[in-house]
Amino acid sequence: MENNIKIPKTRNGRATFNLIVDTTIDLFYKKGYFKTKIKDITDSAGIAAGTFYLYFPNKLSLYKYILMQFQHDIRRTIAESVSNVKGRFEKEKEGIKTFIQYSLDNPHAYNIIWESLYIDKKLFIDYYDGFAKRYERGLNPSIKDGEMHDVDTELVSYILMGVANFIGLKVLLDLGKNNDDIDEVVEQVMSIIKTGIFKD
Amino acid sequence: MENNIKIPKTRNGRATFNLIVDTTIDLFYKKGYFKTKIKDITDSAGIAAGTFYLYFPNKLSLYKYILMQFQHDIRRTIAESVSNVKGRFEKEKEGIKTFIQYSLDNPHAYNIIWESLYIDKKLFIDYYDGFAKRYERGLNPSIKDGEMHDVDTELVSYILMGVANFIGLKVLLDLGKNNDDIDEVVEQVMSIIKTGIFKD
DNA sequence: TCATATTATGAATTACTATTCATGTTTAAA
DNA sequence: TTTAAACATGAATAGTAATTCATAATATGA
Repeated sequence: MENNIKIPKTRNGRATFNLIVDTTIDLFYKKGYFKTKIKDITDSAGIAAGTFYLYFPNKLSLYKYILMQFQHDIRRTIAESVSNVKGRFEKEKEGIKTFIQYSLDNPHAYNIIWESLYIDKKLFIDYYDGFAKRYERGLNPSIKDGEMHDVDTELVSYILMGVANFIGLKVLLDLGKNNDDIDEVVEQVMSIIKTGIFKD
Repeated sequence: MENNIKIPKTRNGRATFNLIVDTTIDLFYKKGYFKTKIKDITDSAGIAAGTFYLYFPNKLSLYKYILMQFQHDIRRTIAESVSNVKGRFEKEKEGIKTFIQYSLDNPHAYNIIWESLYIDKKLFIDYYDGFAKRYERGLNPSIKDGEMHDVDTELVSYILMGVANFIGLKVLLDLGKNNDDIDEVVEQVMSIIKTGIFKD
């Protein structure tokens, strides 16, 4: 299938391109990938149906583009936050916290990324497997140093993703309610990850 | 939209009904809800296209039926396993373990249930909110008794679902690899939930 | 064995959506 | 101010899939 995006060459073109992307993110979030029709996108963006095909050969290529944007964005966000912290282990904790915080701040992203499982399993696997491996690399030294329990790092990687997942879930369900105590939620989650649920 | 399922009245009718359901579960799991066409279902089941509409008015009603089946199944499974255990707190742990084990044993269910988020958000919310509340009821007394850290039980509920979620994810990605050490995985996960990841 | 309800068929119809393309407008550089 | 490239339009076309329905087979039980 055709997959190539046409990068616009003028200021106007770029504006239309970005309008399509932003509008689509909103629709994918609200209605999901499959229920979002090209017509919905062009109508919401206020452009003609044909204009869509000036930049994207089909819906899937646009989805992939959006997925990559999120991937870059979240990695950049984590890298930035971590760069301000001293100490390898502290960096690791900060990374986890930022990851969770990101899920909290960007339910759009969380929701759209997760749907890749139903759009193209390969996209999903690439996305999350990459993430898991990245965490594993960071966690292993912390165990060697005795800063962490001797847990299976692959499992922990997936647990962290599960936790971010649940956060996205919770934010989703809480939409409309009071969401002012975000820092508090992140703190609680970190504390649970740290010390566990049960006393021994 | 029409929503009523026609319950078959004869042995043959029931067989066809069940064939449709089982075939569909398999297809929803492999291809997802939206990519599964009615024609795919009837072809896979080896029945005529019209036969589908003898029992289900549309795909969504069938999906809802399947979702309910899973819901009942998992609740029954947990209730059963818990009934063999003495002590309220031990029961609670057994419930969590069974829940996780269930996700591990039934990636079909996990995958199909989760897709409800993209099919009809209301279905998703009802499903998981119900689960969260159920956990909360069980967890609160354990905190009062000092058997658990004083954590936000709503948060813990969602974490548990996130963890079950990640387990489903991991099983999904590992499909084809060696999955003999299932008990081992459940044990590890329980240990992490119990004592946390970091040492203090 | 007859009459009726139930189940099954699959071609035809209907509904919907993606995609194309002939035509027109805008932009920017020469 | 010309003109070629870029951008935009939306009606027309093409393709896919859901759903109906006239017809037929099968099962039940009186």
